Amino acid sequence: MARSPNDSRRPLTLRDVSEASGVSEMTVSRVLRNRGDVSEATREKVLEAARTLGYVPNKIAGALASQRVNLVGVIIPSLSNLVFPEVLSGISTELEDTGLQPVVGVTDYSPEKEETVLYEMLSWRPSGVIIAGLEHTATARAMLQNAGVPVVEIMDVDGEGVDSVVGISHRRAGLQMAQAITAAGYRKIGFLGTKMPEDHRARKRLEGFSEGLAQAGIVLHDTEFYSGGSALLKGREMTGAMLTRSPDIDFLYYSNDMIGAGGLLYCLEKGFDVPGRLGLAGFNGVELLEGLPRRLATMDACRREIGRKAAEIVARQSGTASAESEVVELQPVLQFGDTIRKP
Amino acid sequence: MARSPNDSRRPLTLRDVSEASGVSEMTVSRVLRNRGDVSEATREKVLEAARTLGYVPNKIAGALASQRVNLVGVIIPSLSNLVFPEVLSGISTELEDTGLQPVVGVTDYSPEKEETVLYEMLSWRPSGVIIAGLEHTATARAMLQNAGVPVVEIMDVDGEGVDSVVGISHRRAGLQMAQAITAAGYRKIGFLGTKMPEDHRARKRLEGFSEGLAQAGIVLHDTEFYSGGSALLKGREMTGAMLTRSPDIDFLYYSNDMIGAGGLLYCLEKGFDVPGRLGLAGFNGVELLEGLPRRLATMDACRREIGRKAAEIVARQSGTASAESEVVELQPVLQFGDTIRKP
DNA sequence: GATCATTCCGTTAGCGATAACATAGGGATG
DNA sequence: CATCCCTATGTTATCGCTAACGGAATGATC
Repeated sequence: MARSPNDSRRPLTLRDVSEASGVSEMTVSRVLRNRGDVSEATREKVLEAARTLGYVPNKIAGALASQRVNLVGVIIPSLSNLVFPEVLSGISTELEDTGLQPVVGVTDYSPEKEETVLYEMLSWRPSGVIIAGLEHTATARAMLQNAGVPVVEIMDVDGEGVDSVVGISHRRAGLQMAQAITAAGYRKIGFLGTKMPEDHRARKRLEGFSEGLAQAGIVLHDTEFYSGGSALLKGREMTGAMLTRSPDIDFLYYSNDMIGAGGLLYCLEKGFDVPGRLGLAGFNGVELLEGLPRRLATMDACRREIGRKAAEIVARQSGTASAESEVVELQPVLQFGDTIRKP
Repeated sequence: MARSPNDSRRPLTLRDVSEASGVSEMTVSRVLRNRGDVSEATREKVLEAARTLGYVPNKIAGALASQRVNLVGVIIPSLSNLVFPEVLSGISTELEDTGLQPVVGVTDYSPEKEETVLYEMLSWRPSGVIIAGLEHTATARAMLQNAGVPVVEIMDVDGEGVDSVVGISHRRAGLQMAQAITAAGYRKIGFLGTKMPEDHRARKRLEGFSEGLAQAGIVLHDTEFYSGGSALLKGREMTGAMLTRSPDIDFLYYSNDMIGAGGLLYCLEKGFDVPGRLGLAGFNGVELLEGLPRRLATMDACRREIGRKAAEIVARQSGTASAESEVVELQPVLQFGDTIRKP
């Protein structure tokens, strides 16, 4: 059976409903949008007609006529990172009853693709844009600036935003972790993370981390980087590699929880004394960690909260002609778990 | 600094570019869409003008005029399930150079929300719809039927589709797993999974599984269901609960890999003999499993492939007035891993 | 019963782009 | 040099809907 646009071949329009119910198109439009005064009797008649015809309004035409689009563009690097779906979930929740709807674009961590995706989004004239990170191509920045709608850059506050910004300081997060680690007496410290030509937040964490170590007169002992593949497996492999290369290391700082979890599993299997002989910490505070044999030390990145707050700003500002930019810095909380020894 | 739509307050239109470059709007439109003959000289002039103005075309107007929208609606139950981002990734890849773009809607496993999301999507008149599952409300089915565009229902082939269908048979998957398990000599078998008022695919797997057991004269020994929370943790907890309640059980079949992984970690910690005394299996074949201490038996759900194929069908059929419905059944492969003993 | 406010619904004019057709210039052709 | 034919551009008429205004009933008010 082939598709049939309601028997005839022509898609339904307001006019069809109007004719079927014996009132003007305008009145139908009013009924369907719940706007303006319409008598209960005609309202019923129109709804009835729309329902039996199976009419679905054409938002394209509606948006063009009203100069209003109930969409919010959300641009993120990836969907498989676990972190971003959570941010999205925060956004959706907050937008739920504002009449706004998120539309997602994925950049795969590529600045060029980000530019393309942004262009594509803006061409639909959304009511606002939420975009991950503060680093964009010059063109992308210009587009954001000229978009004429609220823009919220999320995840990161270490840098200059175009309009509003909601996130945490990754530098400070790294620094804080370094302080906790050195306070706990660890001295030979290794870092494991993604190759970071484009992962600016991981880079900033590492910078902050190094700075924190420096405060205690310590220099990073060893580093290991990966890209692609199963993060859990990579964590395992990298940990093995690093401990083989530098057996005297006493702490491993992972740039995300997934590879941290892999490392933890590896260490437990090998029977290392965690956290006595070897401490471990990750980053993000993902739910996954709760099921591990031991709770990995980590830092909550406030993902849902970032989503909520960003969405709230967009919802509040959209509609207003122009509004003040806001900068919201959230405070991630260090969770010691069971993989950092108590000082 | 507040947002400024390119200095003035009025958003740019084709007319602005037209005036800036001294040609008609039509010619500008032609240049920007690479359509029709335009001399190299004017093409340059127009592009230059568009670039310096920072013009972004208005797709709303374009879509209305051309009756064409380069969007494909993709409706899935969740983004945090790991499975769906992978399907999406398959879709994106396949759509990459067709000029089509996926737009995602999430239903949270609620049929009502599915209906709403679908309505919303259709009101943008997409070129096609890809939707997870075969079970929809009557209204939703009607909308799909009348949409007048290609519809592909994905993930599942056990049932009647509206138009095209791409997926695997979950009944058969369950059945096949049951056969493998009984062939390996396991007899007292437990099932652990989500509460499934709405998870039809998990339900079908369980049905097929029970049927497979019945073929060997076996009845499911015990079951345990959960909802919400960290799947890894739940897997752990449910496994503990079941083994306490039914200590003589010798196989645990999990409805997804994540809870399976939790169960596996639990069993290893407790020092159970896996797969000798106790066998384990999950479902999906997620990448995560590669990093576990032992490879969990599972069945690949062909997620990327489903996405690709569905997108391919939509891409091929969109534009055509009406086309034949296709049904594609993919074959999941049983991966024994290290948690089923060799027969 | 004239005036006026309400309530309800219709009319008109776009929104910003594109499809389809029209047309102005050259060459080429005989 | 008249005709035809391209190529490169402009004109006109929508696309389906909504904003803004208009106006006919109805009832209230003095």
